[in-house]
Amino acid sequence: MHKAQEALMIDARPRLLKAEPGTAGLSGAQAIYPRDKGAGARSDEIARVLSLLLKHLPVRRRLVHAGDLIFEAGQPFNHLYVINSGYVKVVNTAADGRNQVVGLLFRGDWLGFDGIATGCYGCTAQALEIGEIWAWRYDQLLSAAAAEPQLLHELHSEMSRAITRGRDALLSVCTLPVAARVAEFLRQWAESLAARGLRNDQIILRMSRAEIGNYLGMTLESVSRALSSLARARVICFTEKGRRMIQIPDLQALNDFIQADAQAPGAILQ
Amino acid sequence: MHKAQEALMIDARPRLLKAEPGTAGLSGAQAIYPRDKGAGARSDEIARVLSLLLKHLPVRRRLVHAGDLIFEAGQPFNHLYVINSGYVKVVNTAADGRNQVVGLLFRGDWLGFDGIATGCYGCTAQALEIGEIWAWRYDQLLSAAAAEPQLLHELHSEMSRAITRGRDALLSVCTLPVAARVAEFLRQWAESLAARGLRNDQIILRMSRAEIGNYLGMTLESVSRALSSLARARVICFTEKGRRMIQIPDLQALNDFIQADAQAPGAILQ
DNA sequence: CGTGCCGTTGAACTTGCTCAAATCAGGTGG
DNA sequence: CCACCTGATTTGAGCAAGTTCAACGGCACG
Repeated sequence: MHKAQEALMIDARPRLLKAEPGTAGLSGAQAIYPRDKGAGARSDEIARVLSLLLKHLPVRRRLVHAGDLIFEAGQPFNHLYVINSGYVKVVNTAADGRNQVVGLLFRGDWLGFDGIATGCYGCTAQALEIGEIWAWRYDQLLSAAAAEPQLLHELHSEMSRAITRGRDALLSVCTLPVAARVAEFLRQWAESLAARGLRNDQIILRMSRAEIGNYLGMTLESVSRALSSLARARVICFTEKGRRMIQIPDLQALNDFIQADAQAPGAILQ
Repeated sequence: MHKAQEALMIDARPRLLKAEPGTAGLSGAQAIYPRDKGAGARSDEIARVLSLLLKHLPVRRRLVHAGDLIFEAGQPFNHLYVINSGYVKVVNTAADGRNQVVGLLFRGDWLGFDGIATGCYGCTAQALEIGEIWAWRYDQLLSAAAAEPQLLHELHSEMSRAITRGRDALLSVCTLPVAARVAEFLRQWAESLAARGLRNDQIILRMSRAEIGNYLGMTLESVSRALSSLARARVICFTEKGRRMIQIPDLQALNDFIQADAQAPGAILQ
């Protein structure tokens, strides 16, 4: 099972979208959505942290296109990065060449923590969409954080979140059947969009089925079949244009699907 | 596949072993081994970090027995913990009750980072062996770290390592067949022992097959079959007493086994 | 108007799971 | 000290989920 799946390097020509520094960008959705109860809380927090950083430290901004590498495994670690717009995949590689997408990150998420302990990045970070990445020198960040407790706490919170995300990914991969895992993947993506104040009833996957499959520990065929099956169950819809835009008419239905599919085996709890 | 597997709570009566604060303890091996080239480097580093912490902050020590919980998911976060001796599993639980062992930690490893962002621990940490856990208040740690850059950097290094460990676990689960995953699990354990200056040619698993299977995303039967198959291939040996003590006569043979088993599918790289 | 890549779908196959039975280790109580 | 009970482990047989292999259609690009 779960045979190694290729995470092909992307170099698709991106549609031409201008990234607006300081705005939410276009990560997987076209427009900003009116905030519902609390959906914008995280969005506000992200904006607050970014301006806190800008207030204390010089930033290096970089515009990236789909396929651009932000850093590669093995490069010396000097900077931490924060996604201002666009989104990014993180790929982990074993000594023998097996590789695995281990993270999918959006606006406000940090990159590069894995380099702190060893002095070299342990993974490769690649943009999946046009966007803007902000970079800070780790040593400068440390100095500023030592003087500004709020900044230090934010830094730690982000590392904490990174740990939690990794653990949740492992939980999904190990305990859910393929269809539920694909559904869970869509749910998490939609949740990420909502948390950032973006519309979350549709998602533009700028990843191939192979990349999604690699991330979820299954083959591209399984991803395709799972998506077809979700569409057949009317839990998602494909738009007339292409099979990479997915509409989620009812998020609760998606949740119900996950629950139902996860129950299938006799999950003896406790 | 990879159906949810039960991580039963242990309450086995531990053998009576006195944990000696400041020594390496007995995690999975009986005696300290003469250090080979660099094997003790991490061990020295752990000792250095622990004394750095002791120098700057009041510690709360707690003796734990097999089965004791160090903290539970949902409890308010106030402390970070460091394992001084013994070892510990970390269990993540989904809203619907699926649970998953997401980490196995040894002397010098930290616990509780996942609570920083949310203010509550996200996982449950349970001792698997008698040992001693040291605790520091997070707020005190922050204050001390702000004044002592070395301490701050060590804290960040440990969080960084936690992130890397999680990613490596995901890589294993997603890209290796069951037998290789069990072998990789043993290899990592042996490596952890060696890094701490302990003998690493034998391992005492104080986890049931079910717990190991849960950690590795497979059933207990698969763990048992994989271990039998490793023993048949003479890559490991069971000692006359019980099937929880495993000897690894040749670590390289274990590595070769993993490589060979991982190659089985046509792993198209790049 | 090819060529190449991506996605979908079907059919055969394989791995690992489920279910079941037998063995073994350890602890308990007589 | 021994019989017994309980839970862990092993092993086998059958099955099912998901993979592999293969064919086909669509779309973008040159």
